[in-house]
Order: sequence, then C-alpha cells, then structure tokens
Amino acid sequence: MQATHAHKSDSPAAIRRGLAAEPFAQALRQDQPPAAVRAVNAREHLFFEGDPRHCVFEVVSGSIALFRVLPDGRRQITRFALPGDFLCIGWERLEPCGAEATADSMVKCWPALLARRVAKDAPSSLDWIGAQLAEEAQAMQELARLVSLGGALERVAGFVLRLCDRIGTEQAPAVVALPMTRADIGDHLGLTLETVSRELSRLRRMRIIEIERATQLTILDPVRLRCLGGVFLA
Amino acid sequence: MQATHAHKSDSPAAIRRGLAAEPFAQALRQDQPPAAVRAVNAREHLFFEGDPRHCVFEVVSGSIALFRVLPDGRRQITRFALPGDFLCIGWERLEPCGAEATADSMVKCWPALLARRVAKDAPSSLDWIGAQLAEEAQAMQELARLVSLGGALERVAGFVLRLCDRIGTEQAPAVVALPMTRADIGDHLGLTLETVSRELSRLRRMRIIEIERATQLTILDPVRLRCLGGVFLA
DNA sequence: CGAATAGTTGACGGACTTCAAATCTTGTGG
DNA sequence: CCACAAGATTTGAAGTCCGTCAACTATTCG
Repeated sequence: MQATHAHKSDSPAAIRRGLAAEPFAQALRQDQPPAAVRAVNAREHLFFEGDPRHCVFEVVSGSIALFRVLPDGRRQITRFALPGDFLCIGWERLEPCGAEATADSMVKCWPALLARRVAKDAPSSLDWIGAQLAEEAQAMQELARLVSLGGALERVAGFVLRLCDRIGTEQAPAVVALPMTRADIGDHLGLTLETVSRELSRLRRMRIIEIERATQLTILDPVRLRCLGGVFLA
Repeated sequence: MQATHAHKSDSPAAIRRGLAAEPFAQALRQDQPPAAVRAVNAREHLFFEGDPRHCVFEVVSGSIALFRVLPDGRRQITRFALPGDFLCIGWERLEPCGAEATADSMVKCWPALLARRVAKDAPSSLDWIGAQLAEEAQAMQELARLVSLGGALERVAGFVLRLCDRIGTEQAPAVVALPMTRADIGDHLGLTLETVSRELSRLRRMRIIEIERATQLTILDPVRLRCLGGVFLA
C-alpha cells in the first residue's frame, strides 16, 4: 500500500498556483525517508476536530472534506481538498476541523515536526505558507458570498464552476468529476441533498451540463454556467 | 481635525487579542510623523474595490464596513472593522474590497510603504501579520457557517453575540452599540433589512434583549442569546 | 441475485423575501 | 424653539423558494 515512485507530474491545482508551492513541497520531497502515501477509503476519517496535529498532508488523488460538526449533528464542509492541495499547513497544535475522504483517496503524509523544520530552513516557504493562509481566507469569503447572496441554482452552478476551474480541462465540452456525494455538496453549500439533486437536474434540463454518472458530468455551456455562478467567485 | 495626543488606552479589541498587535502597532506609533487621524462621516467611503493600496488603517472609533458589490447591485459586507481593528494588512497592491463607514468614525492612517518598512525591520510583526490572516480566515469560516447553517433568528443572535464579545462589557445587563444600519447587518448576514428588524423585535419579545435606540441595545439574557447563536461561533 | 447505499422526483408546509404603509429619528432652516 | 423633510425602522400581507417527508429508481458490492 506504499507508493514506491515519486509523483509523475504536478497536479492541475499545483500548476494553477504557479510554482509557488515548490520551495516547500520540493524541500519536503527531497527529505528522507520519502513521504508515506496512505490510501483512505471513501467515508473514512483522516482525523477529527480537536486531534493533536501529527501530519501535514498532500492530496494525491480523490478528495478530502474538511468539516465541522454542530452539537445537533448538522455539519459544514469548509472545503474540499483536491489533488495537489495541502492540508494542515498552519501552526495550530490541534486540528480545528475534522477531515474525511469523500471518495477513495491517496494522501502523502509528512510528520508535522519535519514540515516545521523544513519551513524554518527554507525561508521562502514562509511566504508560501502566508500565501496559503491568504488563499484560504479568500476562499472562505467566496463561500460566504456564494451562500449568502446566491439562490440554490446559483450556489450549485458556482460550485461546479469552481470545481471546473480547479480540476477541469480547458476546452468545452469539459468533463468534471464530482468526487463527493450530493449530501457532501449540500453540507458545503448550505443546501439539502434533495435540493442539490434538483438543481443539478435543472442545469441538465437547461442544457448547461450533462450528467454522465452521479459522480461525473460534462459542461455543455460554460458561458451560461459562468453567468449563473461566476458572479460570486473571486 | 488632527489628533495631537497619543491614544489613551488600548481598545477592547486589542486587549482581546492579547498583546500580539503591539510589536507592529508600537513600531508604527513610534514612527514619525505621527499618524494622521482622519474623520469619516457615516456612509462615506474610505476607498473602493480595485483602488491602489495607499494606506494601512486602524479604526479609532465608529465602524468601517469592508464590502464587495455584485454586478446587479447586491453587496456582501465581509466584516465590520471596529475600534482597535486594522485594515489593509496583507500584501495586495490593489484593494480587494471597498470600505465604507457605517457610522461617523475616526481612523488612523499610515502610508502603506511605511508599514511595509516597519514590517521588514521588526520581524515579529510578520508573525502578527500571519496571525491576522489566520484570524481573517477563521472569521470568514465562522460567517459562512452562520449563514449556511443558521436561520434568520440564529444569524442575528450570532451577530449580536459576536459584537458583544468584541466590544461589549462583561457583566449583564451589557450595553452593546450597533454602529450600522439594519441594511448593513442584512448585507453581512445574507438577510433583508426587514428580516433583521423582525428578528431583533423577536429577540426583544423573547426578553433576550432590549432595544434602547435603533443603534443601541441591552443584553438581558446572555445565556439564551448564546444558546441561539453561540453554536456557530469559533 | 439481493441488499445497501446513493440519487431522483413529487407534494406540502414553513421561512424568508417582496411590496407596501405607517412610525420614529435626525438634521436643517425659518 | 419648532416645523419639516429625509432617512431609518417597524410591522403587515402576499408570494416564492427551499426544506421535509415520502416513494421510487439506479448503482455498487458482496
């Protein structure tokens, strides 16, 4: 279950960020022993809210949801970490959120202490960590905007659009994977799973997307999709 | 209209943050010439989205709303900066949000270049800037949680509660100022001004708050208020 | 094949928005 | 000092959107 070879190429997410991640990631990768790669099954938890922070993670494949649970059982998924994204970057000693795989996933794990030492040795990685924090703040602002100003259709459209920008290919018709359930999307957007399903069906009837399988769809009309959801992003 | 004396005491917000702001703020304050203090009338703009970043601000009194406007005119207020809070702390060259006073306010202004030099000279202020970014990200997460999981009553309760924690006194009955209009609160919480007004009235009928004037209320029952809105915070 | 999980779709009710009108506050000018 | 105008707030009535409950279908894994 251990990967024996280095990663083949940078993920779309890493490319999208330019090469900013490289000083930190390269330093980590060059360190020995090579990072453990762990397989996480769908619905399996990586850690829980309040756990001491042991590791820094990089998502290799699949999708990891970061979430918080309210006393009454409702939960908010603050973000989906996709291939190329890092988890647990800040200096907290306890995890502020739980983490659960929303699909079968692979993650690289580095001991948090090692990551801390690397960050100290490579000052430029401090800039990268700052950039990560700023990006996090902006993403949360975007989410708040999407949820507070958008209706259900606009929220789902915005979500698909952001997924598209993060992992999709450029040309239309673009194929986008949805490596999470309708309930997960609902917990992210503040909607019920039924509403998410209904609005996806509506986008299909509007000929904006095609639903190949539950976990994969095709963008037929990126322009109208961006009309609906793009207003809230960035 | 220029302040001729140094500030008398640290604001509640600064105290709440411990002394973390001090290395940066002290360094700025010791610099000469002393910071200009500018009076901003209610509804007056400090700057707009997309403006080049000229200044770093510290709110002395009043309240500054940071907001973004959508093409159709709706707007989201991402946060209210209250006395002791700083604005424009990151490294962006252009303002990502507009800023508007929601009440008559006073702000200290430092040239952004001066602030940048101070940050370079005092390395500990870099930590403080990182902490500010992390706090920003957490506040946005809190807002997204409040808006996506809470009903109207819970959103308003959570908003009042947060205001209480930021500027209110400790003992009940605590007096809290609302230095913004119902419309501003609505733009922050994703509600209409009518709904905000209705839910405040409901809190009054529930004997949880008393509405002295439109811009000032008294917390009668902090426990029940925290039951309603505290679940979403932190 | 069959059970379990995930997804789709419909009907109904409640929560929030919209539209409208009345009241309260605040600042200004006579 | 008072009157008036402009803006802010409160409250009501009607409509829309989304959540809840329920039934059914599709997919996956044994």
